[in-house]
Amino acid sequence: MPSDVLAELISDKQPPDAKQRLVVAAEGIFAEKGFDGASIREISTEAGVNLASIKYYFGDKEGLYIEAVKFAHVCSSEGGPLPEFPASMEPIDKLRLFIRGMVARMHGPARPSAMQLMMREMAHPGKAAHVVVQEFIQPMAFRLRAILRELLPGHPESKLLMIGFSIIGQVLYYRQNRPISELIFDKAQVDELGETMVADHIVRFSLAALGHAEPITTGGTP
Amino acid sequence: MPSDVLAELISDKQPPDAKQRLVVAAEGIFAEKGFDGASIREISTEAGVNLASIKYYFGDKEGLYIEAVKFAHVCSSEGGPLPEFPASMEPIDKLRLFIRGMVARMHGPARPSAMQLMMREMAHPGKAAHVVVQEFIQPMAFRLRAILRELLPGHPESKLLMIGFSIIGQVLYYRQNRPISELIFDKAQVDELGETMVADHIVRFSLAALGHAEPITTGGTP
DNA sequence: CATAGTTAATCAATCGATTGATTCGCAGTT
DNA sequence: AACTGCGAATCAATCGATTGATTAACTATG
Repeated sequence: MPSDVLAELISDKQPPDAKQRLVVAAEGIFAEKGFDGASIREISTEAGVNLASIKYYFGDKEGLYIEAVKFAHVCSSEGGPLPEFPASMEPIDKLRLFIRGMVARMHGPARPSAMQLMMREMAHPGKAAHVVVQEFIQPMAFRLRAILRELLPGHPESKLLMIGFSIIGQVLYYRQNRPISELIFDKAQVDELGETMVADHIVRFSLAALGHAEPITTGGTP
Repeated sequence: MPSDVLAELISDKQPPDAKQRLVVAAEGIFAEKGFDGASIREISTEAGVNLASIKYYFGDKEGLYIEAVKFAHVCSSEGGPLPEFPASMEPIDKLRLFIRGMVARMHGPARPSAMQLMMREMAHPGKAAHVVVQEFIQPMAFRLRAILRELLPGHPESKLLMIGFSIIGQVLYYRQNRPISELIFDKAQVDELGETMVADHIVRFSLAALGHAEPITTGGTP
């Protein structure tokens, strides 16, 4: 028996087990077409497994979807956990690093479809929304609020909330609305806004709004 | 004369012809479930017309969808066209009015599903995206850019672009991500942020960032 | 009559879900 | 070694339901 040759033939097929291949394929197709737009047949075909495997491993389509969202979350968190700031650091520097880190995390992940799927779930929260919120968004939001509380003592909670929304809103815009922006303006003009340029701008804009940096107005042609 | 026809369309009566009833029903159901999630059977049932009427009037499902998006655009523009500012007005006041107007337009329309459908099309641009962009988003964006150009002469276009995105990003956040925010924090805490409070905050935050208002830092408990 | 509009009925295709049979690897028994 | 039993995993095949699309017959108006 040419078991060695056979093993090689099999090995050049996808090595991971069928369950994992299903999750990977599902994450990509769900991200591209949404829950309703994707079919479990297309997913199982792309994964190279039988259709019935979806029921076997995940129960039904929704179970597979939830696992795909969870997988997208771990993929997007691959760049390491949120950095811990030393308590001695100035809150203004914490905020600066926080914004930079969030922008990097939004634009950085090796697997773009992962972030795309999470954004989809955020735009139209379904039965997997709590996973995204609890494990991805909520930690960021609470950390930002803590920084703002430290930076702006004595301010009411509602004001801190809105300031946080203003910062997150800026960061999310470039992830959620870039295709639309390219329709409005020149695609080249929008595409030349690199990740670092966007991050620097959001930091400057937000810090200036909070009175911890010079306003944007300065810096034009003298 | 949109206002009369519109009022009649939105009313729960059924006097208008089948074509308009179909558009109204489609706008609501497409906004709620998306293009793939909605079925033309459900739409025709809610409209109280026969299924075949969709083919008769719109050709196919996609034709009906495009008309529904156009209708949503008309509905959301119901509050009148963008106000024209006198050329003598200070650009800083133009910007203030612009932000207020945009927030009001986002949260104001009598028919929430109209804005919801347009947001859906913006999040995942399809074959009706150009309609939303061309007739709804683009005019706003160009007007904002003109104001910023006037307010910040000599600044490079890329910087004006990012400043505009920072402002629009804040405005859009409350429309796109409110349900998620309610999952992160207390629902009551988020809901108490009224339209005027949000508008005032965005104006203050943005003007402060541009150096035309006192930074947010001031105004805490003394 | 002719045209516009409406209707019920049905088309082929695809959907998610499910079945029963089959293969495979591995422990336990003889 | 040979056989056996068992559970995990995979397979082709098909289920009923629903999808978008279409037809032909019908009604009403001018």
